[in-house]
Amino acid sequence: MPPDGTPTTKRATILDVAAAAGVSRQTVTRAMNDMGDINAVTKQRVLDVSARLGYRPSRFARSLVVRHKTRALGLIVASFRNPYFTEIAGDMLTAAAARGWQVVIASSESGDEIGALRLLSNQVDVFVGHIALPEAELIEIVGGIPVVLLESPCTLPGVHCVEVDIRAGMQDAIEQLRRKGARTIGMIDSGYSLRFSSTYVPSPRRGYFEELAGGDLDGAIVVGEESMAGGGRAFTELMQARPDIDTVLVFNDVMAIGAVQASHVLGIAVPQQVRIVGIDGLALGEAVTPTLTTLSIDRQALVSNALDIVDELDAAHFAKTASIRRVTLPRMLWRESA
Amino acid sequence: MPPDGTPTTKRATILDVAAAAGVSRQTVTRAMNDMGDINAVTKQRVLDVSARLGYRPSRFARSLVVRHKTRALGLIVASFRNPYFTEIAGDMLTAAAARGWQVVIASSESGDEIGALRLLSNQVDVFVGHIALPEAELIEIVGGIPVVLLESPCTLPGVHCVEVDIRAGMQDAIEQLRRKGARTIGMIDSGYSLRFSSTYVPSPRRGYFEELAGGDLDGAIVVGEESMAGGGRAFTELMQARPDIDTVLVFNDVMAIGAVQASHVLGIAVPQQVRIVGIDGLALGEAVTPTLTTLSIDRQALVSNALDIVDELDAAHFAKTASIRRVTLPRMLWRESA
DNA sequence: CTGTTAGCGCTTTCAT
DNA sequence: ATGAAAGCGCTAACAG
Repeated sequence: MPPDGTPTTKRATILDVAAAAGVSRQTVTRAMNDMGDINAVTKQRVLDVSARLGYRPSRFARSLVVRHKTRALGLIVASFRNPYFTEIAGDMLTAAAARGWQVVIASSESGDEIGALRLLSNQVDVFVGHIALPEAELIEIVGGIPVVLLESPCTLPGVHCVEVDIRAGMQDAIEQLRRKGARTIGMIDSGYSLRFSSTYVPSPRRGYFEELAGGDLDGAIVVGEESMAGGGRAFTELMQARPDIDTVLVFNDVMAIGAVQASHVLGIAVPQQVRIVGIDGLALGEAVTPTLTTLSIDRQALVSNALDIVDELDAAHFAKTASIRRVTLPRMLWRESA
Repeated sequence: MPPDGTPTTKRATILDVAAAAGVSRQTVTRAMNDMGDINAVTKQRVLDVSARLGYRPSRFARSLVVRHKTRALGLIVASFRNPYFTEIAGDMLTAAAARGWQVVIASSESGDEIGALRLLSNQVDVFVGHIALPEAELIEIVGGIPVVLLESPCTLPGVHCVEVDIRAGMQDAIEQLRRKGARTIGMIDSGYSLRFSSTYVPSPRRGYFEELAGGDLDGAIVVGEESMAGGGRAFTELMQARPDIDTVLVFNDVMAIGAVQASHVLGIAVPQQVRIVGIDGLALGEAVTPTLTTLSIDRQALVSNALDIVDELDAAHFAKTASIRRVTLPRMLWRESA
């Protein structure tokens, strides 16, 4: 018996059960899988022995021999703290199951995106998700397993993507806001990158804003932590730096909700004094007062496009092929805050 | 060639690559797995051939031979629309990964809880999650795989649980509310069961309320859909039926947030006219005005208790053992709504 | 450096 | 109704 607390018994195999029950391994298989062609008494005896030994068939051995019926999809969820991502995960789970896929979910939230990918890379047939890594590095890590990126561009073979044309959406949003009287527009960006290193990497959304907003952008962009509270703090900061701003575009809905909350504290009337617009289209936007106007991303379309690509790859046995690209368009969801 | 659209090629195996590259299978393994002891030129040739053939090592065969290093946990998530459950999923993913578990997530949301369990039952070593099925039926379905129930009692061998003593929490809540002046308390229950059948099954929380609340309960309990909007409608209904109520206990935070929203529309001052109290302790409760007072459940404790049980089961090779039970206590989180 | 020999634990033939 | 043989596709251990 080992000195430490590890169990003394090894996991029972089908052979152990067969021996203990005095039958062949096939008989054990028959009993375990309700297969018929087996005497009821024998079956019961086998079942008893198997229970006594705590026998559980190895899922690996079974999968190996039962012709690749289970196709597995590795879903990388950016965050479990933002409903936007969990709703996508939920939709993906439902839709993937309907198409006969088993989904293994991993989160890149802990920061160990690489570890998660590497771990799963010999457990799944394909990856799907919001992955921040550069394509080349990604390919390296997953070791040739195809990847379908969500909301990210793709160029290299083996990496495919469903893009969302946020730039077009923001252009549309800004135009409509101007038509409604917006004069000076500011932005709150996510300081997501700051969680993993000390250098802030401006988001593409900020890039589009700088390109499209026009006007004096000095001090009009503030970076905040990607949370409700972070959005609130950023809004406060922005209003102090640029009291002349009458419209604020926020990186995402969660942060925008925080901004709306902060507006109460600051005594700023929304949308009369300042308009607030989020990005994502969360149902949660209905929870705040006033309800949140937002540039809504169609999650269902995102998911079904991604799974279309996955099925296409599956048909090709996941051989490495040139990038498959799909693009979807966000659209404004006007509620009360703008 | 087959008449339908199925691919004509079968998935390439290591032997195909070996033959095409003119080497042994072992050399292919070495190339694919970066193992050293291989000529750089040979390696490159193998890699090229493998890419050309679209070869992907079978994860089943590999797992079979690489000694059961991966232990898999099947997490059943009740809903991806309620942050309470997704936060637990996130915590579980992080904590399980830290303990060397791989997590496969399935949702019981679609209503096909049974299908999900059955599908995963030969893919995982243990189940954890919010599962509504009766224990006996559950055991039947999972075919002997141990289960750790979250927030549910357990009695049968093979089924274990981490309970949350909601009754004690509600008792405490009601006492404190009375001390703060609550006279007439009403409740909003979840009509969750209505989604799957036409019969409403009162939740245990309702049972505790009826037992503990006291006073005239006629019309003081309303059933609503388990969503923000549902909570809002239920609150409206409750206020119409029983305008004398000064305190409302809500089934969960999501519904309670809806109730707070509805109070604005109804012109009811919270907490001055009516106090609103949720259950769960979501960060989201900070998003509404006034912020939501709630009976908070410690998710971290729930998760770590569950994983303790899982590790214990693992040490016993998942043999069927008597129920292991843990109990945690919720506690009041006083914010502004009560 | 490369190839050969053994399995991993299970389910499928196919006999008996 | 049961058992014997034959792999599934891969990697570990040992040869050469």
